Amino acid sequence: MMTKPYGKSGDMSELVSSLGWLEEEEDGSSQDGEQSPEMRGHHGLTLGSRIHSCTELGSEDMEEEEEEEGEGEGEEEEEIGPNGENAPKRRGPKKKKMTKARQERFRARRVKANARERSRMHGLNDALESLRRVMPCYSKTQKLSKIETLRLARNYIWALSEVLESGQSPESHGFVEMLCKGLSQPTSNLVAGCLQLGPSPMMINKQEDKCGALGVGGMGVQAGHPLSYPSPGLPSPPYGSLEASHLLHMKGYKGPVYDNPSPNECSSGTPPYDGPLTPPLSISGNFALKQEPSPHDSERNYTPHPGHHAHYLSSHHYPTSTTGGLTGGPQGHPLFQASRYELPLDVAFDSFAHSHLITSQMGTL
DNA sequence: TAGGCCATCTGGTCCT
DNA sequence: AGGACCAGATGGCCTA
Repeated sequence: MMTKPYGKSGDMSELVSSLGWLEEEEDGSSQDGEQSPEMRGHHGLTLGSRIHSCTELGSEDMEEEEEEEGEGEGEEEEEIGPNGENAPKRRGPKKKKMTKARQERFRARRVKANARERSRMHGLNDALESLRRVMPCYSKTQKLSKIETLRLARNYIWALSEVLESGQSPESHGFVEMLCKGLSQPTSNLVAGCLQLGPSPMMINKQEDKCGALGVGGMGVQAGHPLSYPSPGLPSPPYGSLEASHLLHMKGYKGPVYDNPSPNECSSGTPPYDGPLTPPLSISGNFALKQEPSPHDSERNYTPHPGHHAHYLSSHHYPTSTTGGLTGGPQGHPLFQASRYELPLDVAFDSFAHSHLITSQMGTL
């Protein structure tokens, strides 16, 4: 649990009022003036940040604000600590006066910075959402948390690499174990459920949930899923639509049913992150992989969710003319395109592009 | 109600 | 100087 050294706003009021900020900030017109609904009432946030800034940072801007506080009254007053004790006089150059213009400049700068930061975080979240969509399990209503998304992505890349390097079947239990490595129990259950491992009632619900969300009966994969094969003519960027048409080539498949180990084998409890896994990624390595090439792989009616990773592998290893763009290397991958054209943050996507690069190379062997 | 997750604000730092 | 990125702080929402 995150520590909250300053407590809630109630406690903050006393502290801050002693510093003279309360009146200024509590009037609702403080902050950006464009505060989102969620942020209304976040006095504690503002106040806490101010406290933090004042007591620890003492940047020029904050000094200016402090200075402004004293404006109109007797300058050079001794600073009063939160508990009323006298703080030592500040050394260094005399603070500049916080004129109205400076105050407004500071405010405007802060407003702009806040907006940029919001936008940046939205971009980050968008990228994360796109990443969720290419995970082996995806649900609009049961979203993976950020950290779980990243862990699962790491595991996924790792597992796929393992498949490529060792020839391990993506339908094997080991593959699922790799996917679940370090994930929380709920996420492990979700993944296992997606792969039809020991479906518990909860998993069944999840499956139904996903199907419902997608509007594709019995389909487990997401439209637009880069792991599904992009149909020729489908728009690439912007990536991430959930059009069911992206799945047409997959319809009707009765996917392989996996063995039925307990999903608990994936992980027990909610293990803390167990450190870097250093997946055995290798581009130049040995890609010997036992598989039966089939030009119809992309048309095999794989059930996307029950093992749609198998579909991904089988289809991506053998690009065909029907696969639209994949023969062109990773650049044809919608994920890659998304990272190139649309997403401001593409680290995760690069990982997938990298993974696709491997599979593309497989196709050339 | 505690804990997990999230969005947001904020100041510092680095880079262009 | 200004923007991007980062990490700390905070309150809200949700769930077990």
